[in-house]
Amino acid sequence: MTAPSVANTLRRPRGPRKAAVAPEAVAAEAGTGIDTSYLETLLGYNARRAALAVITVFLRRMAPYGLRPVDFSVLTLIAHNPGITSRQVCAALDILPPNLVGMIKSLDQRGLIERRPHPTDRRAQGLHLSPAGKRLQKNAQLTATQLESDVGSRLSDEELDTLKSLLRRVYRA
Amino acid sequence: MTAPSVANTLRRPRGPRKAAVAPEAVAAEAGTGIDTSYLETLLGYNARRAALAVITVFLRRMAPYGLRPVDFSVLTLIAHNPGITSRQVCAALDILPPNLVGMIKSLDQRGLIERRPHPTDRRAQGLHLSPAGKRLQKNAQLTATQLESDVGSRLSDEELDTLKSLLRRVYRA
DNA sequence: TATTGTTATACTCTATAACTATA
DNA sequence: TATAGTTATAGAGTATAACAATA
Repeated sequence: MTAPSVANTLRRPRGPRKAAVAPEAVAAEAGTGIDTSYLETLLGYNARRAALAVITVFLRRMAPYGLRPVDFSVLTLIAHNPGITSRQVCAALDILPPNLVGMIKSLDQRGLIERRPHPTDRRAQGLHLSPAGKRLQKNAQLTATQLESDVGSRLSDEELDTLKSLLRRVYRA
Repeated sequence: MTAPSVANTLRRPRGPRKAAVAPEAVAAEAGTGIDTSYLETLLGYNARRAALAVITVFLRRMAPYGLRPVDFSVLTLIAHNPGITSRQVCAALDILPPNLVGMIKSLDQRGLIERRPHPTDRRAQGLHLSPAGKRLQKNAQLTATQLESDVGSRLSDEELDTLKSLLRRVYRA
């Protein structure tokens, strides 16, 4: 009874892949003998593969902080928007409120965030980073920024900017 | 006891987003008052957003065919590699064998594919499209190809090629 | 009447172990 | 001993409904 999820249609690539081809090219795959060339002409396929490649590195690098990508996003959003409410976090990160509850609770129990009464709305809570949370988020953000140059190691800074710019033009409504 | 999944860290965007910024730019978000500018400087964030934007359109366009992205990928792989085995499909699409079983069974029950004895290995099965499967896959592939120009409507053909080329350089090992 | 945070819950996707039959 | 396909099942992620407190 539920609309098909989009999220889980993106999975981590594991197998080897073959060389780049022009969009209309039809070529046989070398390593495994399986022809995947058509899929490689699709923007969605390439964007998904690239996103998962970056996220795989992200996962590994963030493991020492005990942060999943979504945790890093929540912490970063709170860091840059002190006093933000759960509802606003949900809207910004496209998380459903029931699914954020556990994450907030976990971050709270780890002593990384504090929930304070909202100044004007007694239903809501203002989210803030604790001193420990600030330190962790700062280091994690440094790691995330550093990750940029590592992931796009074959890309120049200019190419990386071009790539991100083109990507934004794809997803911007 | 399981390595953290990567797939579900990618979710469908729902809320509005703000204007593009240079990688180091720090700007306040306009619409909701929430600053998400830092996240927008990350390649992973932009790639994820773009991938999900494309997949969202993909889902809608493929709904008439009753195909999820993974179903389309499986059908397309079989179309371009008649006689491919389940194991090879798993390797090419990064699907775990137990999770492919249900998909293959479903496509078989829908009369879209046929499982024939493998010519040299009696453990394996060769996967083939039925006539109905060929028709469906052909139409679905046309839709997928058409989707390219629609999604990248603001991008020229050259920009689209550049984008896909840069993406491949990111995820290629 | 609408919204915030929350609980409960169901569905989907992803992952591991283990079995069978063949190689 | 290893591999192809399969079953069963556990875990993570994602979704909806509904509630109390407050706007």
